[in-house]
Amino acid sequence: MSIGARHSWKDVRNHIRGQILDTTYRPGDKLPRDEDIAKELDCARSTVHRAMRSLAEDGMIERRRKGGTTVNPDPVTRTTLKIPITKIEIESRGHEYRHHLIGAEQLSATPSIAARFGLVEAGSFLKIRALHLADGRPYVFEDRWISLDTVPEIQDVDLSETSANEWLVLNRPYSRCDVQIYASETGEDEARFMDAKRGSALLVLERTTWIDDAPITHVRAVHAQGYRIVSGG
Amino acid sequence: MSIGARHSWKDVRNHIRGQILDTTYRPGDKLPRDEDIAKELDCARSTVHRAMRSLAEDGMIERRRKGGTTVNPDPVTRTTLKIPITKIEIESRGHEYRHHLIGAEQLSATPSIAARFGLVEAGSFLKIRALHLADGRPYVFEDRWISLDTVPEIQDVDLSETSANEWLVLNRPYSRCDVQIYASETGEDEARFMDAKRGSALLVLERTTWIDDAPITHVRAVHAQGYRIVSGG
DNA sequence: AATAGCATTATGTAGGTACATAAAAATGTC
DNA sequence: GACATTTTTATGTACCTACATAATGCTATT
Repeated sequence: MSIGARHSWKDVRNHIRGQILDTTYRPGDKLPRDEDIAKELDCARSTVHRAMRSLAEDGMIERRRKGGTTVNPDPVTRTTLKIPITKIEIESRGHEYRHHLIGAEQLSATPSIAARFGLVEAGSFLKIRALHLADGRPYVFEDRWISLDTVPEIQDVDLSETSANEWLVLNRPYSRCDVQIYASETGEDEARFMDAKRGSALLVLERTTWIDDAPITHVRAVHAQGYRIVSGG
Repeated sequence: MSIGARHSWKDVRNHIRGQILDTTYRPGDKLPRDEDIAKELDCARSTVHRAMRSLAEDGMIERRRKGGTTVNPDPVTRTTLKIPITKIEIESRGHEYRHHLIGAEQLSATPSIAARFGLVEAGSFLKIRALHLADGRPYVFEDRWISLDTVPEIQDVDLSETSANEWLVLNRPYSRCDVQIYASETGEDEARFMDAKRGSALLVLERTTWIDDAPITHVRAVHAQGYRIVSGG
């Protein structure tokens, strides 16, 4: 196994992963201590530690102080989704991007929106409805709430010119983001704005973002028919 | 800024992240070298390195040897989805799990399935249709292809007893996984097996897994109406 | 001016030491 | 036995040194 001088943490990771994949260690089994693995593979403990952290991040193993390392007993498929700015997504597919502001009004948060943000009292929000178009065809219909307490500057932005999506992402990075994905039948609004016939299935992506517990924005983005989220793991 | 003895890599990460969030450094900007940051914050370069790797994994910065570190110029929302084994998901919600095998047959891969796996020639596959039930109600309808070349043992498994989903995940960990998510109108099969009225919107999750380029399985999992994927980032 | 080759440099990795921390295991107390 | 307390121990962090690696950018050569 260990030939000469190849003590790369990636080798160690592959070695351990191999043992899990070939069922030397099965889900729920306990792995040896880092130190023993290091001794066996003739490398430093820090190298094993690096490899183990990588496997733990992949969800393949679980580590607990003193408790040691175990092969994850309930394996989950972990996948990282990248959700780009709509404008960039459209343009990178070679389409012409356009954006249309349908309406904006100042409101206080509804109880359900406040709950989504985890707010005890409803703050002041800017509620926006907008449409993103690819080559003139509806691509995403968004329904957005922006916290005016956290992001007052948004009132000075011409949202018919720059999409709130783009402005926020470039000017107000978030520290936390919740995502929900579900399928929805075309409702009245979507049918009207998206040229979708009522009853067709649309993919909805809801995102809520905060900066240090302060709410930034909540969006419900309804995607055009046929849209797919793709993650190449 | 640097008070006494708190040189934790998490502090360093938060410090840098803070500077990005408050636009001290903007998308596209170059950050100082690790060594200079270390000197400024009075900690070791390895500590800065650890913090930077964390930020890079979050997609907040990009690092290149010799090129240095830059704030990611095209910000994307990154979120990690965890897709559990259906049985565990159902049971963890306090429902009773049941599983029903609708049919199984040995086939060679269709061109589209072969393409999904990146196969040049269609191999031999076991095609399964099955239903997962929560408290007796349809929860997920799955359409699955399992490679008999890679996983011949599946033929000895009683798939009316153990779901393929569960058996595979416990016995055949994968090294690569592709995921696609989309909304679909209820088709004939789904209407029949899932008690969904035709035309309602269902969430579909397709997964394809390999072990070292060898195909394991491809599933199209149609989820019951109202199903949501939730990721708490 | 173009190009091939080389020096420079910022990040990446490996190794080692010391200490921190959390949690299991052992022990003591009632 | 039940519960609180201490000990033990495996992982986690911090720091340092040395070297590897990959780009960049400079230099020499044509």
